Amino acid sequence: MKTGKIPKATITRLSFYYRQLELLEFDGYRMVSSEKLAWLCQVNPAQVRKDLGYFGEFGVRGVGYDVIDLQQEIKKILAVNRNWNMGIVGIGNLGSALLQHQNFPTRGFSFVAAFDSDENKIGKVLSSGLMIKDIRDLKETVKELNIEIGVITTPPSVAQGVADIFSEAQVNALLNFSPTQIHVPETCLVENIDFTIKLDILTYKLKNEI
Amino acid sequence: MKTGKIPKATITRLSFYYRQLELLEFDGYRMVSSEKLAWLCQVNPAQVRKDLGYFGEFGVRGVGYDVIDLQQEIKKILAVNRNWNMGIVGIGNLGSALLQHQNFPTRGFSFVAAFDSDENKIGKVLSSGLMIKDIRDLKETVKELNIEIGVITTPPSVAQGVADIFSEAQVNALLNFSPTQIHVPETCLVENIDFTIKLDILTYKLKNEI
DNA sequence: CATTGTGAACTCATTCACAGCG
DNA sequence: CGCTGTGAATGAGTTCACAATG
Repeated sequence: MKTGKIPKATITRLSFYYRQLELLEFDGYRMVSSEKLAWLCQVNPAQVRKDLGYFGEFGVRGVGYDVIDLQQEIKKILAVNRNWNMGIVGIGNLGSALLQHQNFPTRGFSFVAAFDSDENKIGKVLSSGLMIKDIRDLKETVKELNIEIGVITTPPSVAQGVADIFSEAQVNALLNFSPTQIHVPETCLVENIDFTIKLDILTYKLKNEI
Repeated sequence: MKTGKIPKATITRLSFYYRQLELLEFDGYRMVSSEKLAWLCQVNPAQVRKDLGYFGEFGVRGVGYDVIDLQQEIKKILAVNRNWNMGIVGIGNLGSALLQHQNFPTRGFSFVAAFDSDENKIGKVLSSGLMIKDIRDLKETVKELNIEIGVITTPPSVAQGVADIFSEAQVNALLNFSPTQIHVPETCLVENIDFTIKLDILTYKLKNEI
């Protein structure tokens, strides 16, 4: 395993590989070649081998990769071989939808706290059993429940403020759904999920590529 | 304007530039330099100029860019200087949340139809006033209402099927929220919004960069 | 002998540096 | 004079091609 710089795109692809491996296991496959895995993920076979090569030698020459073993290896690389506690701020339509999303718990991502600043929402109990807390209790709750990932589903105007609160509470990984750039200290990681940017890309391509 | 190949990332950045220009206009700015715009978007100033340079000469040397004019130019480039009709399939928590999302209509993206296959949902009227239609009526509705963008918020197991239906109905731009790779003909564009992949990236970085 | 693992070649994207111009 | 526009230089990421090997 060499520790050269690893492209960001490699991490994204590992996540794809993992999903296809789950499906392959479900379909009864024991082994898979880089060619087959690449085809399923719509990438180049050499890309698959290179991506995996950054982290170790997981294959058997002349045979391929063990479907189950490789899943475990990728889980270790992505650090998803354990549970992660998440806190979410902004319990509107989107926030509520995420709290009920089936995909997170099955992958080891658990919402353990929900926050809002709206007096009418605070104290309400969600269908998941979680009670909406006051945003002012965030710092305390983070410590108490060991929250490591913060999810922001507020209106854009308050997203930066929420990010600051998370950051101050030592939550160093944020998933930001609000359509605004948030600025955080070096030590804090942010991933943005931005619906309208994706729509802009679609309309651009519709206009130009067709 | 040269028509060389334009990086995908350039389109994403144009969308960012546009947002910052809106804010600059709101704050009363008439002109902006590539340096300032770059700083706001956290990119290199030369990047801003090169990105814009793919599409024309929008600036004034020695001065900068007109905040309002540049907005219009970018809207033209991204083809968001008009309305786009969208249809959504899968009216669960996420689908409902998107239908009520404020950000889409203000940017010219309108949901004009909502579909599901669940008998209990079909016929219900949403708070937006839209009635949930039977997925079997999709093709007809697409024609009738001129739907150009399809949004998929179904469980992964049926996402491919929905994509096929859209594709068959000549909807050639899809926004896919289900965590699965969908395969479509060459003529059809797909953008994926995948929450768990973003979480995987966060956990990877948390483990490795801290 | 089929397939991995990987240096080298290549392609694509970003940044530099400065000429061009209002 | 200051900032844009852009060719040239650099850097990053992908693909090729083949040696290594179970």
